[in-house]
Amino acid sequence: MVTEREFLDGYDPRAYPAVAVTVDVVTLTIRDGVLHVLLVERGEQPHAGRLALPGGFVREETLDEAALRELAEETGILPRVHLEQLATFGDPGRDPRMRVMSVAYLAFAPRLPEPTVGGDAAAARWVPVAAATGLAFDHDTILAAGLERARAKIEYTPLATAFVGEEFTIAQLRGVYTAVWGEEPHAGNFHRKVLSVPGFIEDTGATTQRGGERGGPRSKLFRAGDARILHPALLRPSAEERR
Amino acid sequence: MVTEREFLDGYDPRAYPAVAVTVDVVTLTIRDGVLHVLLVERGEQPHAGRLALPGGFVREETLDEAALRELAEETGILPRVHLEQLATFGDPGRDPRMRVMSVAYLAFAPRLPEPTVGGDAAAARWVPVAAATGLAFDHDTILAAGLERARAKIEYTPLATAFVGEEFTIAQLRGVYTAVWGEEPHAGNFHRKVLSVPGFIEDTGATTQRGGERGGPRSKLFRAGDARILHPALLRPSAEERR
DNA sequence: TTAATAGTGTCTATCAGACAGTATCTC
DNA sequence: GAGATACTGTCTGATAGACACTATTAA
Repeated sequence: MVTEREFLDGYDPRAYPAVAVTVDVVTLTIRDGVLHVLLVERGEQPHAGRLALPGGFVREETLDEAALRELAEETGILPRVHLEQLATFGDPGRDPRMRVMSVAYLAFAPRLPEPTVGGDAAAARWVPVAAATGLAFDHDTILAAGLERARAKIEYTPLATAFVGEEFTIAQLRGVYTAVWGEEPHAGNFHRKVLSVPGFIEDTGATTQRGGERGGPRSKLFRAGDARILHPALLRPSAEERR
Repeated sequence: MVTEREFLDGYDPRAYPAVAVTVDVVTLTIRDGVLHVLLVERGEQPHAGRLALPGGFVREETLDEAALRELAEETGILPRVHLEQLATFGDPGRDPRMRVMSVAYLAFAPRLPEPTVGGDAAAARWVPVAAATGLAFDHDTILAAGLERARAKIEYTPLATAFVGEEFTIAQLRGVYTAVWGEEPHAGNFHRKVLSVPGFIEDTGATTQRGGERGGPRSKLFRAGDARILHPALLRPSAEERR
């Protein structure tokens, strides 16, 4: 019987076929009521010049750390960002260089300034998700998975609050659902509903300085509550179409 | 400007640090009303002799194919198995040999015969999930993720039918929910509910040959319907505790 | 004044959960 | 017959969605 120590001493990592592991991040934000994704223009081969999700090779760090690092390199400062693993894509041939496994991450960000250029990205910018097609590698597939995850996740978690600032109005929160789902929840029912879900939002006691651009009363300001799941959930209006 | 062709010709895969990618499969089934997971006793270092999730290195195949292959090697034939990607675990140090990324999969299987011994597994067997602790590597964490996914997934998908045979009674289906959730749904309400969800189950017109072991009428036999999500969902009784 | 918006009241259909009741079967 | 189980009926409280209404504000 070989002991674990003897086994490790005689172990040759090079005996296995080379596989590279990257993280690619689907970063979503809402700008002017429209859902946007952060994309970079690839500065290097392969697919130089095409748009792609920001990402890079994993270093001596955890996968979560790698995703956070890539995101920080592209966007600079990172206030209140939610980051979660999405899925791993590793079909042979998805990268022409070699076998590359991409661990995809999903990030929800409040409105950020224009991204800084960094890493091997020729340029990074926010692109409306409707216009984000024809991406490099299999990033169209990864983006689609991220969008579906986002749409489902704001139903039963309070993560919609990750898209707005520290303090927000219920109308702003409704705007998040409208942008992510692509359909607007009923304003009155939405209002009553989010207030009734325990721990979703908390009243700050303050109101906005002025009403809406085109009239209306000042609205109360809220902050995110401490709930981690929403019960009962806010279901998408199109739920019955999913049969 | 380097063309893609020139770039690829000069590319050296060995320039990157060696990373290995494995798939590990959380295979769940129900035996005598108790949720079991398929485990192997490791025949090789590291962690020789300890229980672990079945898995192995990814070959020249997709990740889904690798998971299916590993599962087939451990269990033999695979009727009606549901298989989905769970998450990827890649912390440095999770494997003492080298950097190993494990792409974890989750499988739901109907009751299967005792697994065949194959691959590098000294022995493969079904273990009640309550007894499946102290696993090799970070497999305790992977198993916990798989269990939580399974508990959530049978709420809003018809995947509970993947645990039973082609034809089943409503009581058998209720047994799946009882085993996975750890608490029994109300029999009468469950009955009415599963029949009311469109596309969940279809009446075959047949009944069981005899009633229950300790009496009761014969029950109707059903088969899985064509719904891919359940609407409305069957929520766990403990939903309000999740706040 | 007009139009827009925040927030509330109310009605209806649906659903979850509790409970009871009947029919059918095994032992 | 006793006990267990399949399946159904019914009631109650909660909820989603539709609609209407009031109050407040910008232009």
